Amino acid sequence: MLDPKLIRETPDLVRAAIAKKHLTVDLDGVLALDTAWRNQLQEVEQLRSKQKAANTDMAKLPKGSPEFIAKVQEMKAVSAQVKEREVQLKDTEDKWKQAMLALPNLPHASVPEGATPEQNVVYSTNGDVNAVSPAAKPHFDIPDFEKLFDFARGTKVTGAGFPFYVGDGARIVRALLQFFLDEDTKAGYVEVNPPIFVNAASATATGQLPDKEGQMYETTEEHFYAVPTAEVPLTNFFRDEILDESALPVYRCAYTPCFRREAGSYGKDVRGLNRLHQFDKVELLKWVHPATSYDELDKLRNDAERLLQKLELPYRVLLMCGGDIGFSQAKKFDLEVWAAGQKRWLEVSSCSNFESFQARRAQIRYRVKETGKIELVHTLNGSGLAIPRVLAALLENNLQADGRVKIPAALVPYFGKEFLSFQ
RNA sequence: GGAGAGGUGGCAGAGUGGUCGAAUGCGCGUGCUUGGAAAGCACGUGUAGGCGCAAGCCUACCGGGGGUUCGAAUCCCUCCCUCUCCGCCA
Repeated sequence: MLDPKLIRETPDLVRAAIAKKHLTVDLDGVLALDTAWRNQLQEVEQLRSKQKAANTDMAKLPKGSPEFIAKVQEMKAVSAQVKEREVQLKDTEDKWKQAMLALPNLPHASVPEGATPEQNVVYSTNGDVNAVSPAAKPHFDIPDFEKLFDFARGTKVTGAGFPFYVGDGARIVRALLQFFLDEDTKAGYVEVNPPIFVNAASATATGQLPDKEGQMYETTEEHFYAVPTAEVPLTNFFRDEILDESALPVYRCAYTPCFRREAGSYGKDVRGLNRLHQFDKVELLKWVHPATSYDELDKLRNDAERLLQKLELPYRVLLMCGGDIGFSQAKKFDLEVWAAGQKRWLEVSSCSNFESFQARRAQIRYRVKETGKIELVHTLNGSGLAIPRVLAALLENNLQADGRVKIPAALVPYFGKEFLSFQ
């Protein structure tokens, strides 16, 4: 959520910033609701003030006295008026809140202009895309691929996009998870194992609701949502809390399975491990002092990049343009790994600064030590990393002529052997 | 799942219709005191919104929502949560 004062005082700046995201928003409608809300609020508060004053007087009067009875009669009218105006106020307030929640975060000045993914800026390229195995081929075309990654049975048991990982397939997933968590912990992130269902309040706080309703799996009885990313439970850890300034920054990491309905993306990149309804991911999360959040974003990105470097996977970093940045983000980098078989880049991490957008929704604040004032923190998150696409690149880039896959040196201690075999 | 008891400020804990944003204690802050500390004493100590240049004023909040009433922390309904006992179960 944006600061209401910002919208009131500098609507043109807000308008221009939203335009950079290539979203259309009825800001005048929001402003009109804001004005109406404030007017109605003042009316109601005046009436309530009258009620309170009368209440104080009446407490001093004898119960059955003529003055008392007269006062009751007088205040009945005020009471009816308050009730009527309160209904009106609540209606306006609800509409205003909905409108506010539907406003996207504003992009940072350093975010490049652009409307489409093609206009994202290649921020850096790392590793040699030609240094991969000459035997590389799309992972889903590797002979006996389905022995380790059993999509057919996953479809039978659940549905498309829910594969079984078998034997070395399961083992490599576990090795990657353990490797990522260990590396992230070394980098200062405290490991957390969060709930993988969240309530609507949590999903709203991080911006999944109302923007991405329908992208999450929802339980019918409790109306819980299966987490699309560990970001949701992790960020909400401190919801409605006030942290000590000295506690900042807080670094956390968490592994969870992630569940995404991917409604509307049928037919796009769906082969093999490229896009799944359930996948494993380690997420990095930071709660930081506002003054440091862009430095923290660079550090966060470096932490994610280092994982790819240690896995010896060629990758590039994209600085996302205004139109592709996302609803809640102020600035976002995507890390894309080179998949030599498919000959394409696969997104394996998204590192974002949300500034105070999530913190305002979630009411995550800190007390300024010097002044005692309470301010919103900035939140950041990034994958560190998403498993299936890293795995896809690993399988493709490291595929040997004999059909085995060479395990990067850093991962061997975790995987327990130097080659993954499809036999 | 069944039965019962509860949810009040940072914590503990009063308050069962009116002068209650809420006693008291603890904690915390500032000052006095002291060689220094402790104790003691004094004062202060929630969050949010609106209005205002400001000082400040007003309003809301006693788990959430709704209701009764001139008036609700207090009465009623409903939901959520916690605790105890029983049942079931990794």
